[in-house]
Formats: sequence, structure tokens, C-alpha cells
Amino acid sequence: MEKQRARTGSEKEYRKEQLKKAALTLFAQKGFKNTTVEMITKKAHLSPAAFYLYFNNKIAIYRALNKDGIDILEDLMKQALHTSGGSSVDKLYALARAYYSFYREHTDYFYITEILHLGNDEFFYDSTMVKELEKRTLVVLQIVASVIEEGIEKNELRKIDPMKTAVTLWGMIDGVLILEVKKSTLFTGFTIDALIGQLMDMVLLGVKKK
Amino acid sequence: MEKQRARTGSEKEYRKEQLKKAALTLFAQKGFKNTTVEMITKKAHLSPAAFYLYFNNKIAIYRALNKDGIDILEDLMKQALHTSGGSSVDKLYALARAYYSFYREHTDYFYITEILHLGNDEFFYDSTMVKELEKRTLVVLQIVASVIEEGIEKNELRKIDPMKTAVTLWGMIDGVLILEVKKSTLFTGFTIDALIGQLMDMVLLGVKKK
Amino acid sequence: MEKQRARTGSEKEYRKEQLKKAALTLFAQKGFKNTTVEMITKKAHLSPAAFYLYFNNKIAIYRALNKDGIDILEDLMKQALHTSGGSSVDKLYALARAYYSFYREHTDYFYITEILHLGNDEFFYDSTMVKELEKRTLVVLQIVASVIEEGIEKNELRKIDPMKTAVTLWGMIDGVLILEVKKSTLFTGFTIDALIGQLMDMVLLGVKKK
Amino acid sequence: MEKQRARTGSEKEYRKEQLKKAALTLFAQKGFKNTTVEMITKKAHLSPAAFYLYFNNKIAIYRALNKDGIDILEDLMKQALHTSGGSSVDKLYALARAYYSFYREHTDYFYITEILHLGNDEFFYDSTMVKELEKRTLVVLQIVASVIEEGIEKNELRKIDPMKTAVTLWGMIDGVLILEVKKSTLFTGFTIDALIGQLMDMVLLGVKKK
DNA sequence: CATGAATGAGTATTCATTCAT
DNA sequence: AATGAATGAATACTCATTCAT
Repeated sequence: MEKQRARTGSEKEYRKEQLKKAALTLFAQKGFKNTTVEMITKKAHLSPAAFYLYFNNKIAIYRALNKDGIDILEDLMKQALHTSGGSSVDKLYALARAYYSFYREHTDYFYITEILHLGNDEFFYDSTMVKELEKRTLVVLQIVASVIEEGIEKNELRKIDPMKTAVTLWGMIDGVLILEVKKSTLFTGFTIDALIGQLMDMVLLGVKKK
Repeated sequence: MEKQRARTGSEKEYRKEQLKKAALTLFAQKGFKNTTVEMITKKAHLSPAAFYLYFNNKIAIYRALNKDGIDILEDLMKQALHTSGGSSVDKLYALARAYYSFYREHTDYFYITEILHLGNDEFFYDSTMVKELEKRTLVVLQIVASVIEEGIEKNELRKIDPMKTAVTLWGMIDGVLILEVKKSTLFTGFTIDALIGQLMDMVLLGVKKK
Repeated sequence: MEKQRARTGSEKEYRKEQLKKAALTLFAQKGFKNTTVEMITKKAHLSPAAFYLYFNNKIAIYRALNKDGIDILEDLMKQALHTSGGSSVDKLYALARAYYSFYREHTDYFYITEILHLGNDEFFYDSTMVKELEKRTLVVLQIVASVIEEGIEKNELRKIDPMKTAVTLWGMIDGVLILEVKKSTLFTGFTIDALIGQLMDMVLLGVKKK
Repeated sequence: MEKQRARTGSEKEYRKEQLKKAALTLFAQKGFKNTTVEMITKKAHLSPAAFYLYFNNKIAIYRALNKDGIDILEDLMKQALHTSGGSSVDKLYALARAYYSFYREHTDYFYITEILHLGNDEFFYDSTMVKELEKRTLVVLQIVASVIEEGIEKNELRKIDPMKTAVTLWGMIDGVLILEVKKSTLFTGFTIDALIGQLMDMVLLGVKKK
């Protein structure tokens, strides 16, 4: 193998990105434990040893990806808010669509931020990292909550606890998306689109007849 | 260490249960890959070699637990249906509560049946097992769907696709429960009870003002 | 499994025979290391633990079989001598045929006495056993040697060292038979019969033209 | 223990040789199953894990040694042919001596190529390897057969099937050599030299008086 | 006598991580 | 900075053998 050398700072940054890109795909495909450092470096055309020039250990790259994922999500949510129509319901739709497109267009990141740590125990032992992620998540949730709050004020929405609703919505949507990740959409015969549509319909109108 | 011996058939069954109990806890705590056969047997006061008297391999015990989990869930759901009030909404509540108590009282089973396979590869390579689990899941979903169908007929619920709604509900509730598993309920400051309550409220009445 | 009980002495002997029979087949089929005690006992419809009522350990059964093999061979050789025609060449033929039929009719014993210990190191550490086997082998070789001696006296054979010739013959025939065991007869396209025929022809007449 | 590092390519090749050398001795001494990867690496002053930098698995090193063995044999046979006297009998002698010196000077290789797979299962599961070895063996046999053919044409040898004779000879000599491997030469009181001499005498002249 | 149950000691193989160059 | 080489610590699984009943 040719010796690769990252002379300039940006070249170094580039290598780091390559490694993250490789790890992102592999983690999403095979899980954390089933992805070896060697696999990651091979995909990034580097030697296994080089990995440790860029990351302290295997968990570090996972953490970095996790952060990136939340960055992307936050961006998407903020953008959605700016470009959406005026009514609160419109805005809620826009935010839901943003989250959904986080799932669709950045599936690997969705996988890593929302799913990968489930069924593992070693990821969140670094409490500063946890704190950091929680703060970031709250920012995103706050965006949703404020839309709900606004909707209530404008009398478009029922009187509900905005943050509680935001959190619940988050969980609900995640759950439905995870159905597809678990391949449960396949055997039930519904597309993820149909299920998300159904979710929005239910959430907005309820199932009960008035 | 004293040598333990399971003399009677029922004692043998007991040991098997001990192993499953140990594995259940460990899998839920640390994940599949992070749980070693040694850990399981140590917890069950047996030698690693003894494990293989009771299960063919590590994955076999996981499969057994998975099946047990679904058994429990199915029971709970059927019971809920029989003991609930007459209206469809009551029945839906009862089913939701049943699922919720599956989560509460059998958290480790919930963990294993709903979460553990996420972020891993190896579980679903046995396609007969997958088929079996899918069938079992459909049975549970069908219970929910039929209640919805009945509700529509009785004019208690809006005209919605019963199975699609059931699947969506499943995902939604799972998602909210997973929030707690991910410890996300903690930092948002809501109890899981509150979130599930919020979910039921939203699902029944919708958020939109009429 | 039903509990088997060997009450009478002969029943005990029967069980021992069953075990040897099972081991014989398995050793010949799979080799010593690849045959487990469990396989042997399963084939003999006994529990693994019962094995140790009849043999001290796994090697012991191999040793017993080895002895049995030589018994059979010795018998065959002695019989051959008694039933053969009068000339020394006839007798030599008869003895060769006897050895050959040891291979054909008792292939598993041939395998065990002549081949199995090759490529292993643990069999002959019991020096009394080795001595015993050597003595038995010498008896067989002596049978051949005395026929050769007689042939020389009767002027039917060239003047050759009888015992040296007997030993050489033994090795030569073994070697050709082993060719078939190694499946080398297959790819060369010759049957073992043809090769043994060729061997006898060469040995009697030589290849050199006179 | 000092950490050993193979820096240059040739040093790496050297380490591989060390491993093969260690494995060669051990396989010949103890057999395949009784030789552990740890034994091999210890003898080569490496860690067990390092083994897998050089060979994919335990069987791979056996296969490599097998190939090496046939290389050596083929070389010896070809050389013998080139340096021997003109008569076919001389050539046959030279070839026999070559095979004999393969046994004497490369006993461990002889052991591995001719004996080790006897009494085992697992070696021949790789059919491409088997085919390859058979082809190589046929090449060697063809060398012998062509000398015999020439001898018949030159009227130095009786009319015999050249290839059949070659195969038979191969088996015969192997058999006698194996006698020594089995230590059977010791108790019979003959040296392997004497037996091989006897074999050649018998094969050339026959035992029958004319 | 027979066995079900149990295990200690192995055994090939993997992998995150280190380090001399 | 980059890497080839090396390894310690795991880890699932096997098997001859033991022993209480």
C-alpha cells in the first residue's frame, strides 16, 4: 500500500472526514461491535494504526458522528421553520417533514443518533458527552415546543403542554421510523410514508369521533 | 465452588430458567455482544461448559427469550381485552395499558423483543425464526386492529384503516417507551407515565382545535 | 434414554464388545482425535460415563482394538499356511492373499493396526503395550520367514535373507494397500487388485530381463 | 519477552519461514491435531495472534508445507534423472535413491506429504488443493514410468505396464520407509538401508529361482 | 451397574490498540 | 505523519473425564 501523508492541516481534516464517512456507513450497516477499526481504515485507504492519529479510540469516532448527526438535524429543523407557511399546523408539518427527511436523506446518521446505542452499554459512559448531547437535543425539542406554544396562543391548537407534546411527538415519530429500520413495515405491508401519514393524521385530528 | 447438580427433570428445567433469567438481565443491561457466555453462567452459578448442556449456542438463548417475551405480551394483550370495559375507546386504552405494563413489568423482555436486535446483524439470519416472530407479532397487531374496526362500526372512531392504525400505534408507543430506555425522559423532565398519557390524549383527540 | 444394565458377566462382555465395535468403525472413519467418547457410547447405546466402566480412558479402547486386530491377522496367516498348496511360492501367495484379505475383509482393523497411529504421538507411550505388539508382529513375520526359508532349502527361491525378505514384503504390501487408503489408487486409475497383482509379479520374477 | 519486529520484506519472509519450520517439526512429531497454533508460534518466538499475520488459519500452514514437500521431491527426482548413468536400471536405482534421500534428508516433509493425512479427515476437504497435489504426484510418477518405458524399449526390462509399475513401486518403497517411521525396523533388527536394498534386489531380480 | 449432570483445561481465532521505524 | 508488525486479552465452543445418585 502507498504511504499516505497528510501534510497540510486541511489534508489532515480530509483524512478525518474520510474516516468518519467510512465509519458512518459501516456502523449503520453492521453495528458498532461488528465494525472493526480495520474495516474503517481500509475503507478510508489508511492503515489501522493511522486511525489513532485521528481518534483516541473506536468510541471516539462514534461520538464524533453522533455530534455531526445532531448538527445536521438541528440545521434541518431550523431551516424547516424558516421556509414553512404561517400557520402552526403548517409549521408542525414542516418540522415533522424535516425530521422525516433527516431519516430519509441521512439515514445513517439517524441510525447512529437514534438507534445504535440501543442494545449496547458502553457509549454513554462519558458523562460530559451525554450532557452535551442532551443540551443539543433540548434545543431541537424547544423549536418544536415553541411552534406548539404559538399554535395554542393563536388558538389553532388545543391547550396542551408544549414541551411534553414535543417530546411525545419526537418519540412517536422515532418509533414509527424505527419500525422500518426493524423491517417491521415489510411484513405488515405498509410503506413508511403511509405510516407517517397516518401518524400525522391521528396526531392532528385524533381517532375519536366528535 | 460447590458442584451443583440438577438431579430431577424439574431441577434441570429450573437451571434452564436460571440461565434464561441471567441472560435476560445481562442482554438487557449490556447488549448481546457485550454479554459473554461466561457472564451468563457465572450469574447462574454454573460453569461456561454447562451452558451448552442447556442451549446449543449463545444465540439460542436469545431466541428462547425472544419467544418467551412474545408469549408474555400476547397473554397480556388478550387478558386486557377480556377484562376491559365495553367501548372501543376503553378497549384501546386497555390494550395500550397492557403494552405499557409489558414494558413496565417485563422491561427486560421489552428490551429484548423490541430493541436488542437494533444495531446488530446476526439475529435475523435464521429466517424460520423471523417468520415465526412476524406471525406472532401480526397476531398481536390483529387484536388491536379488530378493536379499532369494531370502534368504527360502532361509530365511536373515525373512519381509519384499522391495521394501518394499529401498526402506527405500535410504533408510536414503542417510540415513546424507547425514549425512557434511552434515558431521554430524564433530561426532558417528564415521566414516562406523563408521556404515554400525552400520547393517548393526542391520539384520541388530536392536537388540532375544531 | 432407557437405563441399560449388564447384570451377568457375559452381558458385561457384550457391552464391551459393542463399545469396541463402535470405536472400531469410528476410528477408521474419522481418526482418533476426531472420534469423541460420546460418539462411541452413542453408537453403543450407552452413556458417555458408562464408557469408563469398561475402559480406563480413550486410548485404552484403541489399544484393545489394536490387539484384536493382530489376533485376527495372526489367525488368517496361520490358516492360510495350513490350507495352501505345497510349493513355497504357493505358500507365499497364500500368505500374501491372507494379508490382503485382512485388508479387504477387516479394513477397519487394518486401518487401526497399520495406519491410525501414524500422524499421532500419544499411542505408544505405554511401552509394555509396544513390546507386546512387537512380539505379536514378530510371530507373524516369522511365519512368512519360515516359508521363505523352506523355499530356499527346496531350491524354489533364490538365496535371500528370509526374515529380511519377510519384513520387506510386509512393508511393500502395506505400502501398496495404503495407496488405496490414501485414495491414490483413484487418480492413478489402477485398482488395488491390479497393483497387488503387479507387486506379486515383480517380487516373484523381478523386473529385469534375464 | 522482547517484542520482535520484522521490518523489511525479507524479514517478513524469514518469519514466515520460521513458522513453517516450527510447524514442520511439530506436525511431524505430534501430528496435526496435537500441534497447537500456540506451540508453533512459541517455537517461532511469536505470539499466537501473529500467526494469523502470516497464515489464514492452521490448515493453511499445513497446505503450504505440503506444497513445499512436493517441490523438494520433484526437484530431487529430476536431478537424479539428469545425473544418473545411462542404463534404465541405473536410472531406476537413481530414482529410488532420490526418493530415499527425500525420506532421509527431509524426513519431516516425507512425513507430512506421505503420512500425516492418514488417520485424519479434514485435510482433503479443499478439493482444489487435492487436485493440485494429485497433478504434482502424477508428474513425479510419470518420471519413473518413462524410465521404465525406456528400459522396456531398450530391452533391459521385462514387458510390464510402466505406469502401473511406477505406482506399485511408489507404494512399495513408501511402505518400507513407513516401517521405519513406525519404528518397526528397530525390533526386527534391520536398518532401513538394508530393507531398501532388499527391496531393490527383489524388485529387479525377483525372488523366484529361474 | 448406569447415567445425567457438570466442569477444567483447552483451542482456534479475533481485534483494539501500541510502537519502532 | 504513516504504517507494518506485533500482541494481550478475549471469547465461543469442545471434550475427556468425574461423580453423586
